[in-house]
Amino acid sequence: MAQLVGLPKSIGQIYGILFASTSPLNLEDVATRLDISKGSASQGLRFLRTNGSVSVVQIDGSRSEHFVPETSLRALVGGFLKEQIEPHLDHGVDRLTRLKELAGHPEHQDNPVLRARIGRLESWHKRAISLLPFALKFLGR
Amino acid sequence: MAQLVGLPKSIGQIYGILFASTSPLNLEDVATRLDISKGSASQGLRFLRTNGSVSVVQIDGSRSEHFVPETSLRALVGGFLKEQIEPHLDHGVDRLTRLKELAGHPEHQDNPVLRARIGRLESWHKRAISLLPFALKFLGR
DNA sequence: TGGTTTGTTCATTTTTTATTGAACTAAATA
DNA sequence: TATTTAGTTCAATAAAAAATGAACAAACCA
Repeated sequence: MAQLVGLPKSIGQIYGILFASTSPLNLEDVATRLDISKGSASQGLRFLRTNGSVSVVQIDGSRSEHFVPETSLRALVGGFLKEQIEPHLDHGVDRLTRLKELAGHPEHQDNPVLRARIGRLESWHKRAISLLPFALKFLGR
Repeated sequence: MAQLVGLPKSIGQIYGILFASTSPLNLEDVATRLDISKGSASQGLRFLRTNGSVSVVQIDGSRSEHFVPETSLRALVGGFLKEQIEPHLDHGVDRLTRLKELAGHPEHQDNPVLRARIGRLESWHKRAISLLPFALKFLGR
């Protein structure tokens, strides 16, 4: 699943080892079991934490942070949508505006193909914007 | 958009140059305008062609193949879903079956966490399977 | 037939990306 | 306060991925 959306393999492995573990693991557990460096584990876990794919839990009597995987689609896919898709959509508003200005200039002669293509971009953009909240809703609470 | 789903930059560039062109381009046009090798253009165009993101058109009086971008979401997203997602979902059936067998073996002691996690996998899988045709439908004809 | 155009293939090279590990900070413990 | 433990950072390195370009094939043409 991770590689599908262009994430490094180690990210998928870290999530996987947490998912397959019956108890929360700390950074060192993860590094040891996957045979990767602490640095790599630290970076990977931070990524997973900051997009809500794993959470930190407190284990009594232990000083280290322990991690558990989020298993709701909402947390997993929602985080991805919010972080990776939403910014693009927001930015897209300005870019479309600018594009329409450019296409309106005389040297482009109101070319019908360009006009249609920009219309396409707008249609994609609108659909994505309107679909996002619906998708989040569908993913459940 | 390409990089979002883990595709190489050049794939996005090729689609982009076709999208921004008012007339169909051939392989050499693409290579020249993007300043990439013919080999790279050939590979990129093949990829885009085989997943239905660009089509070939005949230009009268020219021997070379000319390309135009597909601009329907159906062609673009649908191709991605069919090629990248569907095979995973199909394969998932067998993997889930095998996983359940393994978890049932005595040495795993019917561990409730493992049981719940596998249940999660099944739930994701079912949702994805049932969502796919709906998504394709939504994308329009 | 031989030459030209168009496009492909794939071993090599280049570029990009991810991983490592040593140096570091901060907090807890003794 | 000194020492251990936990975790981070980031420059250097290793690994993976993509691009190149020369050699090739196939179709067309003269």
